[in-house]
Amino acid sequence: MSEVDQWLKELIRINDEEDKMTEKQLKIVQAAIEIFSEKGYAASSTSEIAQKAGVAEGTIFRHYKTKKELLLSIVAPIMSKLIAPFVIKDFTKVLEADYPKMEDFLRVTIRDRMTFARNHFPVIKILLHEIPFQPDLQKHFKEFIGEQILQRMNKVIRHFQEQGQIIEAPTFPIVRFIATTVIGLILSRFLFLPEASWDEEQEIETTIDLIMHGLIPQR
Amino acid sequence: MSEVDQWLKELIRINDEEDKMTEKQLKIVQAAIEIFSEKGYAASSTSEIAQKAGVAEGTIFRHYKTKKELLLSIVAPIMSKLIAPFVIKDFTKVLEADYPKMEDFLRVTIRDRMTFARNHFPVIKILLHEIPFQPDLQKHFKEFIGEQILQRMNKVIRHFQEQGQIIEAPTFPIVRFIATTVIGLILSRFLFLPEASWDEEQEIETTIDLIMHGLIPQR
Amino acid sequence: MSEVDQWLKELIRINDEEDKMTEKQLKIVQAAIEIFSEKGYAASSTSEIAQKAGVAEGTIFRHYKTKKELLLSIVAPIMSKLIAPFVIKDFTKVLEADYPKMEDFLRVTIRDRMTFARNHFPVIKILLHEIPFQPDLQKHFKEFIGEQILQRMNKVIRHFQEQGQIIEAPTFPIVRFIATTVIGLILSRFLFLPEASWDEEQEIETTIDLIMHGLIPQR
Amino acid sequence: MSEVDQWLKELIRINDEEDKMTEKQLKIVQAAIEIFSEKGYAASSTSEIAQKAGVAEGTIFRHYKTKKELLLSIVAPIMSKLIAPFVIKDFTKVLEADYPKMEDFLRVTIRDRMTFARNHFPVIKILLHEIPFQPDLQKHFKEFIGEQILQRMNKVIRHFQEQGQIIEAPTFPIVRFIATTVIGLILSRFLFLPEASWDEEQEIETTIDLIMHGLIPQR
DNA sequence: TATGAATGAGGTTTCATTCAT
DNA sequence: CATGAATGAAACCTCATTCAT
Repeated sequence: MSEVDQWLKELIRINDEEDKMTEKQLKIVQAAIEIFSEKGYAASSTSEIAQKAGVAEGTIFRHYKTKKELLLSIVAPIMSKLIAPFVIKDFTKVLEADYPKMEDFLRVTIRDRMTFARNHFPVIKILLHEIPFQPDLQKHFKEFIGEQILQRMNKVIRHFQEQGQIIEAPTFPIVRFIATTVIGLILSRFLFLPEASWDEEQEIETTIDLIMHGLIPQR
Repeated sequence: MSEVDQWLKELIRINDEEDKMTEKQLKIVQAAIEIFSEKGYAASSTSEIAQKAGVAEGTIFRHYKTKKELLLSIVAPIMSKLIAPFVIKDFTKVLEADYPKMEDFLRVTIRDRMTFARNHFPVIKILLHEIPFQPDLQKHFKEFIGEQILQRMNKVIRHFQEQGQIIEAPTFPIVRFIATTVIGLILSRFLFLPEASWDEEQEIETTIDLIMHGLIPQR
Repeated sequence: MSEVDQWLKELIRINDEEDKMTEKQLKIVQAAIEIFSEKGYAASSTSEIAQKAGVAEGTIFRHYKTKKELLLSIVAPIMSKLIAPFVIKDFTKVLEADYPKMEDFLRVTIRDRMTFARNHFPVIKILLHEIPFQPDLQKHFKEFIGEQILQRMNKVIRHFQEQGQIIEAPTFPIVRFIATTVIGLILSRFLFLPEASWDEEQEIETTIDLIMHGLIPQR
Repeated sequence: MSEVDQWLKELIRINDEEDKMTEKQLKIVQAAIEIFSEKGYAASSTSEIAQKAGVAEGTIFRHYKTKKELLLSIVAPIMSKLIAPFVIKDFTKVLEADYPKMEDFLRVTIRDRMTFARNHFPVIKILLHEIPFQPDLQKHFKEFIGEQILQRMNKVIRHFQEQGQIIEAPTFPIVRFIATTVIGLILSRFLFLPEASWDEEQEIETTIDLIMHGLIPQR
């Protein structure tokens, strides 16, 4: 069991049961999220975190053996939540029951993930930045996302292909196409242009339209 | 003139005329690119760069006053090259003459930027990672890319809209849609799944198809 | 409030309540005084100070943010003490009561400042050497000494002039004459010829005589 | 023969025959004087000197083996000039012929040394600051000044004592008294209060008066 | 003679981590 | 649990000096 696996288990627990944290520990985590997401993990110092958390320097190391452990405690739990909506047992049934049309599935998924991003953006930003440099995290992310999400998305695509709702083409480029468009929308909203005035509903509908019909006008 | 503006001017010159670099300076830049892209700027040490470059540590600081200046000397010039193909004088004429159909424009652009990415990927990776943390770079990037690319792309979109080739919709979401799809393709190719076996031409065609027609099957 | 002003306040406090220093901090200050006064501030290295203090180099920077702050913490408090004897509320009354004759005033002052110099010579030496190079210190010194000492000395001179004890002449050259003679005596004693055998009492009396009667024999 | 002795010989020659210096060497010396006197020897960098002199970094070391040699080349020659007026063969005869009264001797000496100080103040400032930290310089200064000046001054004092012009007292305190008063005047003029408006002639006369008659009014 | 790239030792400062209280 | 003084390795950077050109 890899380092991260352990952490994921332990730390998801810790994080989900945030009540079990002492007040100081919570302050530390909050301060760390803020500082990591502002300056990047490597450029953040534990002493600055301690200061912002209103805690002695040593206190951080009471709760987290190393600075990296603190990072993982913040970043690892978000990974499971990131894919949560796809990890439900009988996905196909849900599809049939709840999303008769591909558009419906897209609409619900985009809204849901956008809300998630809104609530957790700093942590997501940290995750995005640290994945390339933390091999543990990287490996885990690939297995986790790659296995879980891709499989589910493949199922979704094939489901709607079988229904004749969408084109018959290899699933991988289709998944990539949908994923990058949706992720592009979310990052534009919260990372690139957070200050712009957004009509989110409108943007979501337009994006769904483009995914479904492309640029060429329908006769 | 901001810090980065100066840098852009000076360093593009330096970089374009790489002959004016001493041999050691070139080694330093190469080593820095490699290490920065592997570990991130903040986690890279000048001593490691010196070692990999086969140079004394002091030599780095003879050529670059600070570590950050070294970073900028690497990253700033790439920005102008990134948008180079869009910065040609009479863009509309080029469009009319060379790209009768939107697909043609997309095909050429994607191929060109993919070649560019292949040649400069480590530096692009560094740029992507450091933009959020270097306000100078950030501001410059926004002005540079925002002004230049968005304007040109707006023109392109309106050009093909006027011709009736593509749908009448606000340009911003259309640009975003195209951009994220194309960038998504490129990052998938070189960042996320560089090890996979890619039939690039095929992927490009599929992506263009998806952009143009979306997921819904044509009658 | 200038840098030094802050320092003066804070550091006098710290220095006066030396008990609030940790043992190691005291060692650092002692080592720094010794080394600064032997080699000069700029030529002293923090690593040498740490070594002599028997402390890790990092420890110095836990207590003093910079090397210069360490210098100021040593040198600033001495300035207020340097002028302490002149800064008493009702100076004229003291003069009338305690020093009926100018000679008495000189004798007491010289003895007192000589004792002070004996106790603090290394720090005074550091101060003398760094004033020309630390503008903060310089400015402060001028205001402090210039305002305080010159004013008081002017009062003293005028007091004895009114009593007819000393000549009617502009006070500034008189103050300068007395000051340089006294300072010359003290520096000769502790800086230029510390190794010579001194009959201090005798030298003080001779100096007072010269100040009062000059070189020309009294009829 | 000590390091400094060699230097004194060689460098006085070089310095006196400044024509034998190349233009660049002269620029170096001028720049060094300026920078050393502003920031102190230890805090000045050879590269800054080279820059201000408009010379390549290496050029300094063509002319001076080390930075310290550059310092000595500047500072050593001033020492012989400092005492020049006292080093004439038949001093007593000069006294008898030219200075019938002690006041005359003082007046001429003060004026002469003041002119000298005006012309060479930066170098004198460097000398003052470096003497305590350059044992070579220190030793030399002591022998030089101590032997030469003290001897001559003793002669002077005894000469005027024999004539009954000044009091019978040990010569050492008298010399000290005169020296510190004169040096005090000169340093006040050029070091402590260079910006004040000075009536030099007036100040000189007052100072001579004070040296001769002290503070007590003459009946 | 003059240059300036290169060096490497050493400078100040930061930082994650430990540990006695 | 919490503290914060202490650590020492390592970070970035400076500098006097050398040497090929």
